Amino acid sequence: MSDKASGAVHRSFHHGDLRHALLDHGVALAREGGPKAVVLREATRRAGVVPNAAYRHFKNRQALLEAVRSAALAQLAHAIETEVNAAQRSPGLRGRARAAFHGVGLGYLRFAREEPGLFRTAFAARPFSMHDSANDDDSPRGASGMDPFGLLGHALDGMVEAGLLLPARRPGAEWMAWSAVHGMAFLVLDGPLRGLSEAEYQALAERLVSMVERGLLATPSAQQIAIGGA
Amino acid sequence: MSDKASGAVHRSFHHGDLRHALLDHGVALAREGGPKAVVLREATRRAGVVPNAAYRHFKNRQALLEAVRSAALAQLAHAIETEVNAAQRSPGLRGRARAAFHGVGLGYLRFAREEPGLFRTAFAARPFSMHDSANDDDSPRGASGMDPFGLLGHALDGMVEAGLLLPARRPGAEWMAWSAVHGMAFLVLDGPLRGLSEAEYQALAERLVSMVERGLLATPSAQQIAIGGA
DNA sequence: TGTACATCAGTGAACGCGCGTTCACTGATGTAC
DNA sequence: TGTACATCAGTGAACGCGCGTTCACTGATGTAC
Repeated sequence: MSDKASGAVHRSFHHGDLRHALLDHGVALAREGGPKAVVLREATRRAGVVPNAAYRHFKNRQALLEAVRSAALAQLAHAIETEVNAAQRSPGLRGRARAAFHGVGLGYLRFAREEPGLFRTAFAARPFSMHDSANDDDSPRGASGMDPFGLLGHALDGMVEAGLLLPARRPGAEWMAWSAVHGMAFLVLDGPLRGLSEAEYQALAERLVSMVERGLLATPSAQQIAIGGA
Repeated sequence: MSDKASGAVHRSFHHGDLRHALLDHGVALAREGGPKAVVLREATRRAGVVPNAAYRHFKNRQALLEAVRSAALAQLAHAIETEVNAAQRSPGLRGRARAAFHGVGLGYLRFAREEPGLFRTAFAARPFSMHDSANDDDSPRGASGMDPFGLLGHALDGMVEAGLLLPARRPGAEWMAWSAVHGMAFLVLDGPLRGLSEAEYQALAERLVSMVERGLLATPSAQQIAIGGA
């Protein structure tokens, strides 16, 4: 190692792709310490560049944070997708619909625990829309092209199609389900559920999703299933 | 008004009860801007005192914030109590048990919307325990002597006594109910539910609490009641 | 009832910190001819 | 294939901000005798 700089070949003056580098370092900062850790100066420091260089690529600190938030949301979408895809192996239309719905909730809760910094960043207090039609194009989607809200909606549609959720109960069902998992996520991050072991958390998460399913459905046959089944 | 100071008689050098004054101003700051707005210098400024004077009464900024947090939690407990007390008018044991349970959830959600700054402060990210046996004495209780967690637990006990909740489902039921309302509170504060009108919010809140009740109970007779009733 | 003195609760001035952001600059890149 | 020059993407230095916190101090309070 020379005393100049470590690592890869430093192409002297120009960086190459500073925007991507700053974004990546910003995501790393968010992962390590949540939204408030996304500090412009630190991102440039890690990129081996002078602080004001960031202003060639981002209007200000807020713009960088928004980009990081979008990336965090996309990672959440990806985590949920993984879980939902695994649910496709379940037998039967109803089984698949239920497994997909559970997968959305469980994926959400797993991501919150495994990536608390990114999760917090994704839902940072400021200007926020998960499905607002304002910014259509760069909204944070996963491989399937859906954001977390869309994935949840899709799972609920599946429940209706499988006859497990009355169509009349479908509108607004997202808010019910989302509230439940969102709340548990924060209780386990900042709240009294922090000390839980992996297994305890998993059990509580599954119980929660089952509770939501049971509370949402209100179809006689569905009740038999939900009360009896896992 | 003289040019020295406005308001009440300023007893020259000594303040009188600076600790209470700082706490009150701290609560006001939290109400206006959440936990990060609880700034030591601003609290002393409002108390008409020099910044370092605060250190006679609080070890540091964190200690002031904790005191404010505790006060915020007590106010939440009070808001819930009000709602629960009103529920006592409901007819019948079951009716009262259900009304009390709904009251806890609805009071929680109402407080979150009416006092977003205090609500956020009560659940600020840091060291946090709502029912930890660590700090017994100065834990934030309402008039009945119960903190929010205790009030929820009490309502759930009432549901068991009324035969609306299977005793086997009682343990851990707090986390289920709390998750749901906690999540909706944050969705309405920071999330996509922000734009809601008072009436829309109220409807969603009631639907949520009903969902939780339905999902929690799992007693055949209770299902009839919950699915049929409001 | 009055005085001496310890304790208490404020003052005044100053730090260092790290941040976001602006300014005028200069070295590197790539395109026109 | 080579040169002139506009554009681009960095540098270097400096701000002002407001914060939490520490230091040595002094005025006010209340208790012992």
